[in-house]
Amino acid sequence: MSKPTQTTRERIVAAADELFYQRGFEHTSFTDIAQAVKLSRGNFYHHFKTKDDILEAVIAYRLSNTQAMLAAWETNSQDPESRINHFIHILIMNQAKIKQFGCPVGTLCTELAKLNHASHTQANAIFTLFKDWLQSQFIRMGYEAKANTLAMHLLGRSQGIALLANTFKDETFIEHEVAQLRRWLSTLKKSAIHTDDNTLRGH
Amino acid sequence: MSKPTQTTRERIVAAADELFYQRGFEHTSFTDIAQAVKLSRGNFYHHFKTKDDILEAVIAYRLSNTQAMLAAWETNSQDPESRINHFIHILIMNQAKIKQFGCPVGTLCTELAKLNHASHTQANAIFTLFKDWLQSQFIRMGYEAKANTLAMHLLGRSQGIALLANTFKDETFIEHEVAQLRRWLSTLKKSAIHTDDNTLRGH
DNA sequence: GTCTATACCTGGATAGAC
DNA sequence: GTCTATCCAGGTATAGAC
Repeated sequence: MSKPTQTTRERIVAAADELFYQRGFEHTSFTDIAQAVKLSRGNFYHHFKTKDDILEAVIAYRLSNTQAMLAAWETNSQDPESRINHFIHILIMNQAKIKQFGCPVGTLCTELAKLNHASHTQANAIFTLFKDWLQSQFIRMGYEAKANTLAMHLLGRSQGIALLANTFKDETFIEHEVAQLRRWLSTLKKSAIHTDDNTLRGH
Repeated sequence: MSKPTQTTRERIVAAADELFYQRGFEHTSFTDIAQAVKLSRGNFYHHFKTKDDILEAVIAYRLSNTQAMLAAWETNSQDPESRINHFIHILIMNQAKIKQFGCPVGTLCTELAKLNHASHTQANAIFTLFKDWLQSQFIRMGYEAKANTLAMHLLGRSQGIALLANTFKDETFIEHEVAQLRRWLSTLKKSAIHTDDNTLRGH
């Protein structure tokens, strides 16, 4: 039960995670991953039977990572508005990487969608994790009825920002848009009680 | 100089255009295109020396297509607001395709960015075509100073919408967001004179 | 211009020695 | 658990007949 510093399997997953992000899933070969972990290609199959198995492991890895991140935001911030601001702040924190490689979730999902890959559904689950979390924050802000719509809207906005920042290699665009998102959020906060129908009628 | 109904080369480009959209560039093989056009693989190289050549031709094809589309919107509509609404309406018109394959421009640019492909710059030009056109419409609406920012914003919004609609296979999301974009645009129209700094000071 | 045949390489995957 | 050697499929690209 005790976890060693890092098993070979974990090192493989971490390396594949990075490479899939930087080069895309299909464009990353066994050789690439093997070199990154300094293993022979043959040895590889001792840990993962197929390339799809690696993909699944990487997705599971990302799922648990984001779950941990969301949980941390939940405990470290008190009000829902500042929690949502944590989400928005990823765009700033990862500015340089987003400019270079886009959003890890968005780019993986679009690639798997094109490939018609079986793991597409699992990859979507990462998005859903964010969506559900955002939704619960909007509910706590008083937007019972609109929470889902608002969460999807915010998710879409951030995806659009990441995509354009990546293709145009433009970091200042991110900053402009993030400032706008923050304003949008604070406006929401002020008018929370007036906007949502169900919260007014329901209770 | 006279153009026959459709040359073999044109048929290849049109088929590649579709396949690159549906399956992605890298995931589309010569065999795939050859089958679509009902040609032997060998014959192919008489028309295009490398796969990258086909990509260039496809991008050029898309560039001229969107140029024609933008020109048509320009002549068919009088006021800039309804022209911009034409742009927004693509999301509705291509709803089904976007749900299945995403935005053809956005998905190609993200793929080429990951591949670090030389044609990435050319693919971006399609985006720039839209951006410049939108920008000129916003200028005519009275937003001299903000026109570029507004154009990028709208472009980003529509990309985010297309991306989420694609991964979540959700068409109603498109409708909700498009309605919201229309409201955003009409608000812009009303407050045009009050919002932009330069237009007030400059003239 | 179109075909068949074929060369060449890369990538995923297996077998078996250590 | 790690290695080397090897197989096989599919992909790009070429040569040359028709």
